[in-house]
Amino acid sequence: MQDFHATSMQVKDFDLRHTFESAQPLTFHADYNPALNSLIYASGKNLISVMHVGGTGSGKVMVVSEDLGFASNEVIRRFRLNDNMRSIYKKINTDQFIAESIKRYRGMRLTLNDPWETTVCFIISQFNNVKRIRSIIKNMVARFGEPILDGDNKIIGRAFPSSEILRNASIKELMKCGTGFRARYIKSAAEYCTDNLDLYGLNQNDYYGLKEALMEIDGVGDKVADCIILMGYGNLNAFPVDVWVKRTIEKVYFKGKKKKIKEIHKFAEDMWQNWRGYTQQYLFWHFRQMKNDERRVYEGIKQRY
DNA sequence: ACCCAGGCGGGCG
DNA sequence: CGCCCGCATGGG
Repeated sequence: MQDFHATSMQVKDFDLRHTFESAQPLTFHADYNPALNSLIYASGKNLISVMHVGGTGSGKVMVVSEDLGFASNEVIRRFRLNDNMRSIYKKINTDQFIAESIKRYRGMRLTLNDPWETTVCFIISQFNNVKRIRSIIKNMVARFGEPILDGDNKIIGRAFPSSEILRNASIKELMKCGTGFRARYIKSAAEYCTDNLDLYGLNQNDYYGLKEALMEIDGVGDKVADCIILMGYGNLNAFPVDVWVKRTIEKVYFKGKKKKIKEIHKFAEDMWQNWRGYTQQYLFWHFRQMKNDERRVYEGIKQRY
């Protein structure tokens, strides 16, 4: 056994379940226990357990880890617990559709993840589905991740594999994880991010700078770059436009009329300014969770502004 | 069996 | 540029 410690903190407007289920990088390989509403994940070489008790509006987050000083800061950072959701909801709640999403998924947070990990996760996400993304990422962690040991040298978890590790993996080994045609992107990105680009040296506040730099990575285009900027750097100016967000915007705000990606970016910027990253998460998840007949109700909704 | 999944790069007009 | 196509793989 390792020497674990526990602490707890009061949190407002937080819901671990919605956050976990809403398909973000952290949640692709963490172990979530719905009965306990708790999550175990690796942050570098540290294993952290988070449990959410009490309600969404006002509850408690319990943290268990070997290094509590590190872990409690990590949890606050990772789940963006310092975000004032009351104020963010006020900014992004421009209409009935978003109001409904906030009502259903109140407490769902954006997560802030390691930039490299986020890059790999979203390269894998392309032309793929969430279930398979989870399984591929888990396979990669199991096969390539550095083991985390307890006091008896027993493996109790694995870190997400670094770019150095993955650049030395063969395409064949990567394919065995189920990566498919994305294996060469991962390999190439691992080489590039080890030799030519320091992901940890980029300015998280410079949206356009980040986008330009990230799109130099093989396998990273407009949408994946925005995901990395949003969930790997925490820059809320990013508004990733995937097929779901595109459908949502077209259906809800343009009566189903087709719009170009550029037009959607412009629309999002005008509507939700520098909070649009949060809007994207609430639009995406609400629309994804709805059934088709329910989606029809939201065509051409009234906007407040 | 067939279809689709949080896109991207390359090739063509 | 803008548009179109193929792409590994497994679950519904």
